[in-house]
Amino acid sequence: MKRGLSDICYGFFSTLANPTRLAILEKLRATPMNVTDLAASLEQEQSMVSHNLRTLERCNLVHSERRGKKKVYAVNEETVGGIFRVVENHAERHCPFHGACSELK
Amino acid sequence: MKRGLSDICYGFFSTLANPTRLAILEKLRATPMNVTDLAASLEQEQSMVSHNLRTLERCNLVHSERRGKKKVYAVNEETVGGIFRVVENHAERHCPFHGACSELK
DNA sequence: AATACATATGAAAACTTCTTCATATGAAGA
DNA sequence: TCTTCATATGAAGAAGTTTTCATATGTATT
Repeated sequence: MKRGLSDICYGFFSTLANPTRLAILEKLRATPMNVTDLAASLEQEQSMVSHNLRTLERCNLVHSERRGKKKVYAVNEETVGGIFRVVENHAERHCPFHGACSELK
Repeated sequence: MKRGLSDICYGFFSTLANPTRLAILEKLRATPMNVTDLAASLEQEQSMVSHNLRTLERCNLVHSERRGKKKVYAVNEETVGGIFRVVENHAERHCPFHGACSELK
């Protein structure tokens, strides 16, 4: 069963199309962290952050390493940085008022 | 009201996180087309394709030009190509079986 | 092996987004 | 201006995703 690039992209973009997960990526880009600290830092439930980290990890947008009791998550900077760079550049050119994509008609 | 990159990205990725819209981008990348032809080519309803084109256009991922009765849509290749390139590269490295992002645990 | 800290999971409710249907609007030629 | 081809739109049901709650599992220290 052959899959086009579109199919491959779908899971990838779905993973990124969520405010919580984007906030997680933003935090982790600055500092790798474990779930509990991340949850505190985002003021969200531990359980919710855990669910969303799983989604991100499944897609290899983050990876984790156990350190004793804690499990430290870090971003895959090559992909995440690369994609954010494209979006940033696009926004500069096309979304002067920031957020044009989500604006109502 | 300041918005982080995350906020800006959200609308953008939401727009891309849809199989119909990804299929539209794939078709339009190959050949610019009007709604009716696109709908026929995708075997989808004209109305549905139109709705989805609006979403893509709002985000400047495609743009349109009227030619008589028809309105021809084309992709913003700089952004779309750029982002697909990052995903393609990511998939090669991290999703050997294509579609790992969407796989169940 | 008991306790405390840390993380993960399943299932259902709450919420969002998509698709469809019916119809309206637009453009051009007779 | 009537007709035909082309495109857009609103609203509501259908489908999908996220969050929450309660609890289970994992890890290390005593």
